[in-house]
Amino acid sequence: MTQHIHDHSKELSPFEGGLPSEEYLGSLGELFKVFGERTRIRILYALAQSELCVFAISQLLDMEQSAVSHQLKILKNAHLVDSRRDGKTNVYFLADSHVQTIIYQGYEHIKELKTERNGKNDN
Amino acid sequence: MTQHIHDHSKELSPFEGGLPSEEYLGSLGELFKVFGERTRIRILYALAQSELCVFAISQLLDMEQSAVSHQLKILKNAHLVDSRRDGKTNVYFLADSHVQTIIYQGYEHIKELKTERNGKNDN
DNA sequence: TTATCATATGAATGTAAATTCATATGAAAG
DNA sequence: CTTTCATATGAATTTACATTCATATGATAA
Repeated sequence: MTQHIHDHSKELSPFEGGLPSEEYLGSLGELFKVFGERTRIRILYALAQSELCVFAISQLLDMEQSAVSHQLKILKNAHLVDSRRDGKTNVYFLADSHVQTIIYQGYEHIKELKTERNGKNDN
Repeated sequence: MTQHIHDHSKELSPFEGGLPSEEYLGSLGELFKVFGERTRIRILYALAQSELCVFAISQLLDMEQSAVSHQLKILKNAHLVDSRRDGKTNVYFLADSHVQTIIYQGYEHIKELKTERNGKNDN
């Protein structure tokens, strides 16, 4: 077992009561987890363009209807999408504008990272 | 196999060339995936308060040093944190201000969702 | 240069979660 | 009511990925 002689008391002092907001960190992690999956983010991006029924989504993503339905359920539980009946089909759409905002923020982050990295070495 | 008589041509027409920006969606998904994990977001939150060495982080999160190192590597590859030598220790810190911005955006989203849901039924 | 401290890392393991498969459900048309 | 279409869902399977374990590496101190 590695021993640590180095004094960490000063480094750790701001956190003496443990990490703050564990519950908040949990919710935040859950939210980003929903975004952080290829299939789901493709669905969200598609729905950002236009509301779509399940079959249309599965065509668009070239995926099985079942897999899409499962992911739509996760998105719906996270209140990122909602749905309504339209005749025989269920039409899905983004639940609110936060989704676009967050996607846009992420996009800006990536763009800036790329810009900043121009001319730098990448380790 | 289910047949689909319903006409989807109008629904799908905005996407005739497939989903746009597949590469961009990939980067975006990668970014959110890094955020969407409990250990990593706790590390980011800790580093948002103060730069820390690996041992301090593992103490703070009550996790093995090895597990923390593995996650730090992922965070570093995503350019969310960076590190420098300080004597015997490696000190980690947030790579730039985007990290705080994104965490803050996520927090706002969660807060508003909770507010909006007050008095509504949750399915 | 040898020993020790702090961290990193490859491989094995464990765990969570996405996809598939088979089938259930529910609305609508006949 | 029966059939068909569109979607949903439970269970099995597969895949991805976090953690652990054992050990390597690299810097510093003696």
